[in-house]
Amino acid sequence: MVSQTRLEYGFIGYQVPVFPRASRSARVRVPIRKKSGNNEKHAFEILVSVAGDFLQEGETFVPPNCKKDQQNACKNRVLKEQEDEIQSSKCNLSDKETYNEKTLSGYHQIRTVNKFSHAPDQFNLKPYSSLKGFDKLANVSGRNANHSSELGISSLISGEFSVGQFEDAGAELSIIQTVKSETLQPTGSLDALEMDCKPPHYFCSGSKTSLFKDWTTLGPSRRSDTIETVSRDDNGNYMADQRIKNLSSSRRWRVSPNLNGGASFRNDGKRRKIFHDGRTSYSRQRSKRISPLKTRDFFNQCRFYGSDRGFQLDDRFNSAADKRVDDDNYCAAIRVASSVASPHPHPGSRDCNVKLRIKSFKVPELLVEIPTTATVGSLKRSVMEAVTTVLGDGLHVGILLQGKKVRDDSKTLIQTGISRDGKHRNLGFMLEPRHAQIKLPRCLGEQGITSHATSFTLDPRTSSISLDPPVVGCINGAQRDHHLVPSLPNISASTTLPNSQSGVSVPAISGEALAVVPIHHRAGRREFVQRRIRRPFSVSEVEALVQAVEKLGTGRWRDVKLRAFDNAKHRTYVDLKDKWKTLVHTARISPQQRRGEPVPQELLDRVLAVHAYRSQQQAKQQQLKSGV
DNA sequence: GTTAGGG
DNA sequence: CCCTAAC
Repeated sequence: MVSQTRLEYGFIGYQVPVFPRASRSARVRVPIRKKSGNNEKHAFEILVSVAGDFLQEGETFVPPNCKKDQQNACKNRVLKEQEDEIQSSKCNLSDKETYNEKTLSGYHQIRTVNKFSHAPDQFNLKPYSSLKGFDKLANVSGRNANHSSELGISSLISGEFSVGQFEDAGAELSIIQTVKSETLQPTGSLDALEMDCKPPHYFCSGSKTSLFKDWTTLGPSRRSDTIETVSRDDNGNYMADQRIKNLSSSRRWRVSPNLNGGASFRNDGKRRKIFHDGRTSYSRQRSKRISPLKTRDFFNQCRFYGSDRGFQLDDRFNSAADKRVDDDNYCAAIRVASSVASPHPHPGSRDCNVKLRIKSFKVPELLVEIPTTATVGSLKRSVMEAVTTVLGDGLHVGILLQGKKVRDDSKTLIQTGISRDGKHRNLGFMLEPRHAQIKLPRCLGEQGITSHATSFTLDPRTSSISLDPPVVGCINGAQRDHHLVPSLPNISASTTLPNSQSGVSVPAISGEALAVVPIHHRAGRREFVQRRIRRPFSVSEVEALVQAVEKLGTGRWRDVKLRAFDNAKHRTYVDLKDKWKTLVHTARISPQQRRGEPVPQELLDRVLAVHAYRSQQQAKQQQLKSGV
């Protein structure tokens, strides 16, 4: 076995020039093999390389504790690569200044050209050695320290970049954004939800050239009240600072190892597992290789994963930007329209730059349907569940140009038409579920904007929440109600034994309009399947189940499914079996111990009766077998 | 693919 | 609701 040494470097919390509220942080972990004598050097080079990718114009990375010769070696290498890049680059360097003025003060400096109207400071990225988690990341951010600690969920989702699998030259490097988190716990009522991921880089693979493709950072929860995006087309370099509109703010979620946060955030081992291991869950992002530049040796195979997501969601319907309430169905929708103001040319910017101001993001449509008898708390939990489900797959930003989605990420802004002055009123941004590429039916795709929207519905009877793939059909409360279980005939409370041939119609649960869990992940890319959304059985469903079991008995769950739940796609026969199990348990415990929507005692009595009968039959069978 | 049962 | 042995 080759012993492994893990060198860890990091740089955290440096301020971004131009956008005072933004902060970035990153962690670089460089596992190397001890056998190589050049380990330190290699690790160092990697670090510098990665740091270079983090840097932006006017920023300098001062490496930690490096020896002179290492510095020089690395510096020479960097210089040479930069020269090579310049020479081999065919990326239309109209802005030659950027390269010409590049100096290497300190150690590694990227683009010292100051193209901003006010001179940015030089920011040294300081290394840190103790990588004890995101607390550190969250706290150290210079002037942002105060609001960083405020960020609540932001800390939770704070990203971590690590470099792994380095095996000498030629080995593959990858940066994977992981999510470090404990579990969620609401510190109070959920009025605002915000998320923040760390550096949203689309790295240039292996190149020293910073290719910030996109960069999204949420501002402090209370202070930001607009979304701002400033983008620069910098000969292929593009960076953006986005602050999400703070639709409302009050209490927010925070990280907590303890859990009491309601049904959807129970201390469930699976859930924890998902949250704990970012690599295995939703934080895994697809890699994006956008560098047109030539790269060399081990940098060649660098693969960088990373992206950012951030959004804020307001569950106070009344204050949402666009509110719609359907009185009949108690259905409310949160919708945030997207709009982009006309560009304001940056004073010091060149013609090729475009500055965008995003007033708001369009978020995936959230359709909530809940009975008036439901508690506010359950509504909040449901919304949280829905949001969590969306986030479980991550979000990415969609671009809409004149109502049409811009899908080709490789196009430049000019090619796309974004850079043209005065055309930005038709530019829209939206947050999309990353994996749940759900297409809405025509009827919901108004203005062509919601073509990728996601709607969540709450079962009006159960308050369960679900993600509706719109392929299923146009979903709205009014329509859905037609799918409700037909009212049951009034069966006497007396025990109806399974073999009784009552001529009553069998209630069937129709659920095709109800949700289907978002399992529309990219084929083969999903390492860990999302746990299905919990959907408590409604009384109607319980009734249907009981009646079917009365008819068919236990042990024929497939038939029960076919008989009573054939149209409820989200109820498997295993679900029905499990529900029966819990029903039996529920019927046995005292009403005080029962939770959830109360099941009428009449139904529970029938459950017990059927169960007793079946148990009796089973016992007789056993006796016969053992007796003979 | 179903069933049964533990987690 | 998940997992999986057993069929």
